[in-house]
Amino acid sequence: MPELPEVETVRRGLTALVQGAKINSVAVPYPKAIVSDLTDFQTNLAGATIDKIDRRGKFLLFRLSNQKTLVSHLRMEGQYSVEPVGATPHKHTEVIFTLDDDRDLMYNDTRRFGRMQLVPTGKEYQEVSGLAKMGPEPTEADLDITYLTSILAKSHRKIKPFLLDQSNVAGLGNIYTDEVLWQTKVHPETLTDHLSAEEVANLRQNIIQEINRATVHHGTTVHSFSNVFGEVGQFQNELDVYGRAGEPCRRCGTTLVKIKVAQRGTTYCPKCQVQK
DNA sequence: GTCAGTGTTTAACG
DNA sequence: GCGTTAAACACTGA
Repeated sequence: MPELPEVETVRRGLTALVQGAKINSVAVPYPKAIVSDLTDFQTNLAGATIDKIDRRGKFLLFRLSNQKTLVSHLRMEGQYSVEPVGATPHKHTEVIFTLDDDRDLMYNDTRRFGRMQLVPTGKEYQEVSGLAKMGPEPTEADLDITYLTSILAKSHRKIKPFLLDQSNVAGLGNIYTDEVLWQTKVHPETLTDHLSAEEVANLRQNIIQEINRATVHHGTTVHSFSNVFGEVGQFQNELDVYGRAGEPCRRCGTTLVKIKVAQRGTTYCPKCQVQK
């Protein structure tokens, strides 16, 4: 379900619905979803209040009143929803947080890839490997042009897997990477050290703008994504390449082509995006 | 029945 | 260490 704009959309919904709520108890129908010690997880969450919900890259960070942070990654299809207390769990409900105010916060995950863990607040960047290595957020303030130029130049790999690697830039996934490369007119298999200074500058701008636009549209729904309110995103209507293989390029009319790059389906325009 | 899939991690190999 | 490829995770839907 989620790349950064979708996770941010979920974060905002969760903030509106459960910030300030107190957790009474936690049931875990699918224990594999919990990476940290299960007993510790349940014991420490009981009685804690959700003070705030942060996001870093594609991770959600529930800040709790007891100096602990619940780190949650939705992977492909994780979803949160809020139901009246005692609501019948879904077939793929993995964790149920019963709140003090007669509501249940449910975590559902059809594909069962999502994971969560409880860590001491402040230690999340050491204890969660994905967070420890996380690159800068794709924002004007954090994604420094000098940094981006430097890591692109010293890397010797294809631009697509480079952008999917969260340690380089946080938050991009398969959809937005294809979109951004099309906008920048760069072939997905172009080697990172072959990009011109102008292309790097454009790439940076397009990354920042695309993530922003998608967030404003509440994310992209292509398979199952919905926010905490059960609403789908709107950005799927704005996509130029993802899911459009066989259709004409919106810039030049050439038929878009789909290939595999680093094991991921990749759609691009063979005329606009020529490999150098 | 087969295959692809919004993500990440790990192993094997050059 | 760097990079690539394949596989694994688990399940749904085309």
